[in-house]
Amino acid sequence: MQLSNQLVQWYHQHKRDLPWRHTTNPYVIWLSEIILQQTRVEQGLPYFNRFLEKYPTVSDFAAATEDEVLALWQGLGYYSRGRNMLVTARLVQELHGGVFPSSWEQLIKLKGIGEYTAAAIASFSANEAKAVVDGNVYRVLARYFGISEPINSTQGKKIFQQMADEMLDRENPALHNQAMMEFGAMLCKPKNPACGICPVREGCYAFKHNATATLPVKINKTKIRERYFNYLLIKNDNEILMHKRGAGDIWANMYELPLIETEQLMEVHHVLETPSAKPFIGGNIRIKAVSQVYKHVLTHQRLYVRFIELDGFENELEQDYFFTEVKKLKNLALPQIIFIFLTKFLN
DNA sequence: AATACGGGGCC
DNA sequence: GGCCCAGTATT
Repeated sequence: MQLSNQLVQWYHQHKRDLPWRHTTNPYVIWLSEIILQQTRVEQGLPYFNRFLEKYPTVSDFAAATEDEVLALWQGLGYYSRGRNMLVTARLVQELHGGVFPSSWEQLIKLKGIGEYTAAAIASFSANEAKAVVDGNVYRVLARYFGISEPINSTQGKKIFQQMADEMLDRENPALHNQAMMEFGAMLCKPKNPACGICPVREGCYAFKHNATATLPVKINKTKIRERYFNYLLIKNDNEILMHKRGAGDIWANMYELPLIETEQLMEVHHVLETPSAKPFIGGNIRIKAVSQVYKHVLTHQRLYVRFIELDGFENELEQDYFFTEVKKLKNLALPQIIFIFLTKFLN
């Protein structure tokens, strides 16, 4: 029996009951697929429910503000997904009158939808014969067929996409795609795959050659940059000074405390003597408290983050700085490190 | 072709 | 500490 059929059979018996598997509404599928990009099901699930409740249709989504979407996205990471969703929702509202497209060709034109997501939405919502290739599919194919071509090389991506296309069950693309991914996520896991109970191990290269630990192959280790963030806590009664970040760096368009970034870890009073601290010092400013240094790890950056509480601020506010009531902070999309600290500090 | 972009879970 | 997760956009 073909691998595809075996996995579909396995899928029927072992699939998880996930909300987006009960619909063929392309808008709902889209919501789930964007949220699940580079994100585990367990982490994305509550976000999916919140988004669907707040924006039941793409027209509702299109009417949202970016602040609102980002605040709802808070904590999920890769925030460009949220920003791109709003762009796409508005485009669908304008171009398609609020009818979310379900063909691969229309989908691929939309912001935030790449080859994988277009194939997922098209197959799940309209049963279009497009094979999905995500991290799960790479792993299953590499192990089963013993492909050592790197999955993230240009050549490798082409090979795997081609293999996936060839083995696609063209009668049942939606089922086939779901089965491939679910199998990869639940059984053919990155670490400790459950080969002991695997229904296709007899035909599996990696099982036969004891190579599950070395397949798939991936190149390009990410380089990590270290940064030093000194955040200023400036609070008057029930208001706190906040800053809206711009584009071109992490956390684009999100909200943070006034930030002084330094080249290295230095004493607090030296931090306050740097030129970028100028807008916040002077007058009767004094240091009230200093937090520990938190290490916050991102994909390409290691942040060393410290919070400096100041007293006696009386300067003019520059562009993108504003005081906000503490009670209204929940309306602002905060990076996780800011959210965690403020939650602790303000309670 | 390489790099940027979050946060969390697992080993 | 390193790897990976229902990847995409940008350089």
